[in-house]
Amino acid sequence: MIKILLIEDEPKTVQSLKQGLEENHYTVDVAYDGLMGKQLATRTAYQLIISDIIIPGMNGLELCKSLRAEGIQTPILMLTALSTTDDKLVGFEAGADDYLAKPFDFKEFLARVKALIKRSNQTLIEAQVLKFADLELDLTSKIVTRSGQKINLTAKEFQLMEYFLRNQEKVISKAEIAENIWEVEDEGSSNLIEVYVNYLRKKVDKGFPSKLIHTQFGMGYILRQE
Amino acid sequence: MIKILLIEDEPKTVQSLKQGLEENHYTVDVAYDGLMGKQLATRTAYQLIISDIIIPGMNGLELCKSLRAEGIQTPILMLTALSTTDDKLVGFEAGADDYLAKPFDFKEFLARVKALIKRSNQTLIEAQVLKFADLELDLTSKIVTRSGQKINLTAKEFQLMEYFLRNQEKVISKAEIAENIWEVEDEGSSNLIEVYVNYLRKKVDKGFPSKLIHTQFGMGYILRQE
DNA sequence: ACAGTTGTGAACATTTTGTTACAATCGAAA
DNA sequence: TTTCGATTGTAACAAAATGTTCACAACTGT
Repeated sequence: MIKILLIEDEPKTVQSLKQGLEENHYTVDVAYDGLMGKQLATRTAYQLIISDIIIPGMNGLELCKSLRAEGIQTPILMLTALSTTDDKLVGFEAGADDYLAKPFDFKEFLARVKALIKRSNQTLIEAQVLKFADLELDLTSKIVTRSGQKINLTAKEFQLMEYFLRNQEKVISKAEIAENIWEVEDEGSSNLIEVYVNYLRKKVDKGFPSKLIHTQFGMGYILRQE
Repeated sequence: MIKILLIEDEPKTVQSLKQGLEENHYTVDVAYDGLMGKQLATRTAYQLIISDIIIPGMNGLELCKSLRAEGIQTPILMLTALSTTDDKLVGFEAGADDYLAKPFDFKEFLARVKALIKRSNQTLIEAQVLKFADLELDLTSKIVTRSGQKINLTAKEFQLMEYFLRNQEKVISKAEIAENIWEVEDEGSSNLIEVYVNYLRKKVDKGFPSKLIHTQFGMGYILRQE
């Protein structure tokens, strides 16, 4: 069963989209305002969230941002009457995965819904605790341990460690780290990333018999057991 | 480095999109017809393929379908002057991930490019492994093994080995290698390529009962079992 | 104003990449 | 089959790129 959350207040739109989606064998929950939308989105595991930008209680973009901030990665399709490029850009920046301007053809809408769900099916479900070897990283309490021993990480260090954990056994380039942790494109001239990797090594690897963080010269870093 | 393949024959469009993408730190390869597009797409690992629907030699949709048929899951963004809903539907059905009608605003184009790449970064957790005989090359962890035995390659060596694997059983000329691995046209007066092939042989072939890298005198090299 | 965190720059170490010189090999012509 | 020029292979080396570490400056929230 594929569950979709539709956040929209205009009854006519709700009616036609819900019906159309259900005819295509999707299960549709409807929220009529931002607050309700957020509650549903955080409490239920949806495969897709479809949200109008203009909804009562909260702007659809705000909703989108706040869901992303909470770590919810469900694909989001934004709907709106606004159709200038700038509007769309804001949508994408807020973390939306696609953007459709009203009025639209239902068939196109359905195609985009399908495409988004197809893609997200390939992604994995979120865990609360990330593990690698004897290293554990609890995302909710932000507690990190190695062999049961507690390790104190700063916010940035935690972010970086989390990124490593999410990409274990995979070489991560500095460009990738710069983009995902520091949200910059060009990583500049400083050696910030090296410095932070160094911090992590001191806290996570130093004193332990096996090292987890390895340098792949000219490629990046990788989390791997020796 | 994020590599994008742009398949488009109209010089003006190519020029502006390529430049715009490069300004945003993407590496762009251009194919001017369907055949070239397909070759590049199958030989190189791109993060995204952008294709016009109307291109010489092959319909963009056909190309899309045939790439999917070969198991290539790279996100595809279709561009076109046709903008009826039915056209878009056909695009999605062919396996495209997004669809943009010309004329479009570059900013929106860029936003969609980013969204597709971001999404696929999360999706491609599954290991991608190139194999030839008992040689295996893991593209994500950058681990290379022969008969299960680990081989350490430097970044350039890995690139070259990857290129061999992607063109197995085909003779690869030095000009081709120079262009694809060193991104130069004339390969200069040095014998850099011979040197690197030599490095690879030492690490990959030496000590193993059968050699995989063979010289085709006057033509180039080929990956082949004896 | 302070302690902890985050970011910068510079010196230094390491590894890779590219160059060169020369040896070995190939294949065509004598 | 032998010879010879062109091509390819190898090793040593130089140059460049990349990575590590340290000291310290800037920022942040209390």
